Amino acid sequence: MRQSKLFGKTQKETPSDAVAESQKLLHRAGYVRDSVAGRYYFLPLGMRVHEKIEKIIREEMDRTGAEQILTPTLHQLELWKETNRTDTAGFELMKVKDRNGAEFALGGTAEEMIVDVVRKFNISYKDLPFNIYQFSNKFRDEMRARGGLLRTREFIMKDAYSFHETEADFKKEYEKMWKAYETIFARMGLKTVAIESDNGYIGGEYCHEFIVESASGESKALTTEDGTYAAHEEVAKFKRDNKNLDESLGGMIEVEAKRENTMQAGVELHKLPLWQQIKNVLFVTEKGRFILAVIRGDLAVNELKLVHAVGALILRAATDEEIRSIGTEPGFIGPVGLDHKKVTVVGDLSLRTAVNFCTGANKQYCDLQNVNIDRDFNVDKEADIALAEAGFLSESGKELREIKGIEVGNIFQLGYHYSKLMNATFTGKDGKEEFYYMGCYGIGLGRTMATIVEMHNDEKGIIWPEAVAPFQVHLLTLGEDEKVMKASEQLYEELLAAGIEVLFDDRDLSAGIKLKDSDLIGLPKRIVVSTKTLEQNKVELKLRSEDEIELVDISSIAKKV
RNA sequence: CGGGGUGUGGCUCAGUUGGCUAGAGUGCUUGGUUUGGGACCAAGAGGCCGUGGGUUCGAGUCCCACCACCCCGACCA
Repeated sequence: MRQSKLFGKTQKETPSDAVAESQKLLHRAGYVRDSVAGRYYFLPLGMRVHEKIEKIIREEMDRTGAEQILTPTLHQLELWKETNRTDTAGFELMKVKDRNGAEFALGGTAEEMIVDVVRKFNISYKDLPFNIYQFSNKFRDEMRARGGLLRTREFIMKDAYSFHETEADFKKEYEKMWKAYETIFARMGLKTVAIESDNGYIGGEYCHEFIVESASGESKALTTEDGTYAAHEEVAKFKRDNKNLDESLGGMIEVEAKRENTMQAGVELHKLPLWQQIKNVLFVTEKGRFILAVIRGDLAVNELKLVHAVGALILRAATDEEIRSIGTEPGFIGPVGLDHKKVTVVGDLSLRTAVNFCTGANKQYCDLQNVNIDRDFNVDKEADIALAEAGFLSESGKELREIKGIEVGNIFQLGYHYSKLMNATFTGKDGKEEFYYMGCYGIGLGRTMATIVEMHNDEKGIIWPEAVAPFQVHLLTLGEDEKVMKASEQLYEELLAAGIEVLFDDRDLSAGIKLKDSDLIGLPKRIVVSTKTLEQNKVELKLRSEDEIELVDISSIAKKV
């Protein structure tokens, strides 16, 4: 490709509203341009990278035996009604109507479409398992797009869906996809960590996000130093340390407590450590049910774990009036003597790691001391509802550290969720109809591209790994000397003939501009043709990732790169 | 959706208490001088100042409404 004809230009100035490094560089170097919030144009350079990424994913997916298909962009809304996802999809569905008034959703994910096409066939257990995937535009009306390509409202995603006879068979596919993902990202120069994550309302044990550790990421995870445990903050488990279990139980007493409504006020007033207080937080479910989370004072409630523990869709904090309506007082809530008909009490496992707790007495300026579970109060459910934090110990006793990362892909267990809701069955060995056990596996291409740039750049520009670079070689000609021009043209043809992807900077511009642009665009190899070296029949070869320049005989350069 | 901010040639920005023909740099075009890390000189093209309304003799500037974009938060199968 001749750079003089390349559509899209580099730009010296950094766009003022760009935040992420990838956003600044991809814009300045002429890979993408923004349209409206969260929607991007991919220019020729950007498109070439996008295609390289797609090719790697396709190769590795095909290697696992998965097969590529394509579903329509518009999904008939009836399908989404079958799975009750018209309102609860988690992202706002965008809807359109055709000339007959038929309603469609712009696809944000394709479980319904895939199950629908599968159930059009008369499938037997002999046909199972299979995994079908596509690359297609996904529309997600995110509340807020951010970070350039890192979070957009419209993007191309590889989404794969596998169909199985049994859970055991699904597990094999899950492992296979896990390995394929590791290969895919490694080939692109990305080091990923697979973290356990939340499966939303579908539930199930198998669900992992593949994240690339980066400060600009939105996923927070906790992991052990050796990487044997890694989980999203939302689901991370940890070992609660025992405190004073050897102490004998004291008799429960009620004490006056003129204090503020905070945990810290309790610590100061009673001269007892934070962990010996009980924290009580009242929530309300979407159905108006009251849920009291009861937890050791030094821990925080993990709302998502609580949501799962009580089987709710969402929770919100209760108002002061609501707190009083269950017979207690803001700042002085306690688990002792509550009416369990009015409120469901959920206790964290940490309540068994200490004795003689101090907590509110459900009336103003009054606390209880020497409170103990089972003896003084009961909970309706005991569960892990605590938020894991850096410094805590993993269940295997290793210290947890917090990392931030960009989620580039995920693998999910869907189980029978969709096949049951959509009545999708196959014929089993005994001739009876059975539901499919399913999994799904996604990778966002634009986000992956941005992540590669986040990880591979310097102050001068992008440094593409070879596998995803738009071109392998950047050929620059310096000066207008006729001999140099001629030699460059010849070399360009020679490189093309050798099957090398080359971007030829044939523009009539100063050396400084060409060299700066070359660094910014970030192709792996740079060849410079100039009068300086041409006299000796040599050209310069430099790797973008290195500082050294090598002089190479012009006759052997095509073989060398 | 709550809070904050910004809209002026392609880009980055200036524009005074309201005042005359709206500026700079960069980029673009043309001519010339240059040619190893964003060169220099000269000439030129390019703007309903986000949109609509209002106040005023006069609005980029003041007022109202709306829209768009950005940041923080909420949200994110």
